[in-house]
Amino acid sequence: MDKLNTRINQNDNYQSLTDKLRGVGLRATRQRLDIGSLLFSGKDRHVTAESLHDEAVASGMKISLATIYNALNQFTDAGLLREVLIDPSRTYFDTNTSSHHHFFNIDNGQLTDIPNEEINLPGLPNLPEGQIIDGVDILIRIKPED
Amino acid sequence: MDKLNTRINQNDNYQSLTDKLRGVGLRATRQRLDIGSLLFSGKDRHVTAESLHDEAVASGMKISLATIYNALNQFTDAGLLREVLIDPSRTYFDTNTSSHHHFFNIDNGQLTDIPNEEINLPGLPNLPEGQIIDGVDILIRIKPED
DNA sequence: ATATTTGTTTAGAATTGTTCTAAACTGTTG
DNA sequence: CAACAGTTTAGAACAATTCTAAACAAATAT
Repeated sequence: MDKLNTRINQNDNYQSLTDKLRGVGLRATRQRLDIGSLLFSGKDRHVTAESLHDEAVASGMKISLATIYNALNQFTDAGLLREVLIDPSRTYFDTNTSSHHHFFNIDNGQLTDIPNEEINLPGLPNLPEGQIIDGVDILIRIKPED
Repeated sequence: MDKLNTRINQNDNYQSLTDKLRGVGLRATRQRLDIGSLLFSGKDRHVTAESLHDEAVASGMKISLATIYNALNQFTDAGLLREVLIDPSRTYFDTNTSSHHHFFNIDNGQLTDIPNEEINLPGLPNLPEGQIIDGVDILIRIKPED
């Protein structure tokens, strides 16, 4: 019962988060810590600005949508998040920044990771002259059978 | 010198295009034929609504942006085009509807096809229970070396 | 051919996702 | 604890796309 820490969120060991943010040159503001507590609580997550904002508000956090956008972009620039291409009309962010790919369920919009050892491109194609790979995105669109 | 056909566009053998449109249940209107002449002139193409509209206007075609959007969506629904995921802020359409993948040059925005035999996923990952594949998108982001 | 029907085009308004602005606020540093 | 620099915010602005409903054109029936 830490009386300085009455936030709804129980994951209030914000120290490591503070370090994480400082480590990438960002101030550990309340809003970034709150967002960080939702994003970096252990399990990998896929969010949009809107979905994260809804979740934050539902958890009783006071934070504007603009701040969510700012934070998601800053976290991405800092390498704490990765942008995932799913849908041209929305930007998805993934807390798993390691090289991996996705299933996208076109029926319900669910996005899930493909365990990295379950997929690989054995022979990469010949690249255009003078070009190198920046990254590879594989999205497998799935749907319910029948 | 066909006096019924004084359009700037020289590619005026619109008969096969007419058939193509009728074949998918769309009326062969002037606008759709004009757009079609730009898209289906032989070589594979990647366009956005905006880029195609600019091109149409530059070719002297009279057509609104809304019509371009309508046509691209209808052509896609009809299987004449394919949507490609490149950039969360823009929708790209590809005239190559066969199974293939892409290089995206993050330096200049250029999108090119990867010849299909140059890439393949040997072992597809295990799908979630009860799900089947709808499609696979592979995007290899490239950039100039050094 | 002509009229009728139904699908299409269009300008402009509306919507949606995202970024910008500038004023108020808050970490951080000295 | 003052001062500075970075951050947050509401709301405006923006960009891509879709919607609306009126004018129009292709197909069909007459």
